[in-house]
Amino acid sequence: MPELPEVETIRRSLEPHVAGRRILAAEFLCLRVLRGGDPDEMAARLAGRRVIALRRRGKFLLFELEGGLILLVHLGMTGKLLMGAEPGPHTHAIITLESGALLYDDSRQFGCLELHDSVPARVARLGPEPLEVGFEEFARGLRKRRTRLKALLLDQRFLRGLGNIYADEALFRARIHPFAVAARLGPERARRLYDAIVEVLGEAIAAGGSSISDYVDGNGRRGFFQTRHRVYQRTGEPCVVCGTPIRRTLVAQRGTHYCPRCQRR
DNA sequence: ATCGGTACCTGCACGC
DNA sequence: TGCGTGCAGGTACCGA
Repeated sequence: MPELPEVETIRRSLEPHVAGRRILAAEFLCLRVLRGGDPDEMAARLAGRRVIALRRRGKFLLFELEGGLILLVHLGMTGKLLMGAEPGPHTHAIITLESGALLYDDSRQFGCLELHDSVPARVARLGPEPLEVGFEEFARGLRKRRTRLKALLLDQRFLRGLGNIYADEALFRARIHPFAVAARLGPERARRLYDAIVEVLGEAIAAGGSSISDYVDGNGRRGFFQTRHRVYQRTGEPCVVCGTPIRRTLVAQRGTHYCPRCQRR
């Protein structure tokens, strides 16, 4: 489900409910999403602790807690954090704060909740934030990689936060074929790609993210950027620029949508 | 060291 | 109605 714009929307929607609030209790109902963490120990360490801040790094959310602890949350494909909702069959954690109950729901269980004493390696080794990186650093990163651009945009060590939707949408806006080799992009196309990424992420955040099937923010509100997708899941529909039917192919086993006319090899 | 392919899970849409 | 298939916003791990 959630890529950078969705996770940022969730962060903004939750921040007023959690920042500065104390955790009264925590309950963990699913071992899988804890990735080896001990549910009772996590609950004991969380209870009574105040949340200092809620930050985002790429697609990760970090609840920064008193005493330097970090509750790390990744939403995987179907993870949701919901304030004041009723628990359902896929509710795997209930964190009760002074301000109400925060639920973690995740039907596919690809997400995770972990408690760390410091920023874990998985987060530390992420690439730069796409809305903060400068063009020169972005272009240097491109030159080092001989892989296809679509695969590179999904690689969180290159940039953190892009996923399948925004990789396809950025490549379309930059008019670059998803199979193009990163290291062979000239400065002009590299610039177009950089600008397209910044533009599409900014518009998506402003729209509250893309609700394809079930994404909602922390207050249960849907985003509406899905109505502005130009290629993602528009296979066979006319390109908004030239009318050519949008094509679907596979890159690194991920569905990849592009206009064969606007995005030449 | 870098790549692509596979596995992990559930739910849904589709064709028969 | 029910069953099989393929697909879905994610990452980690494996072997080449």
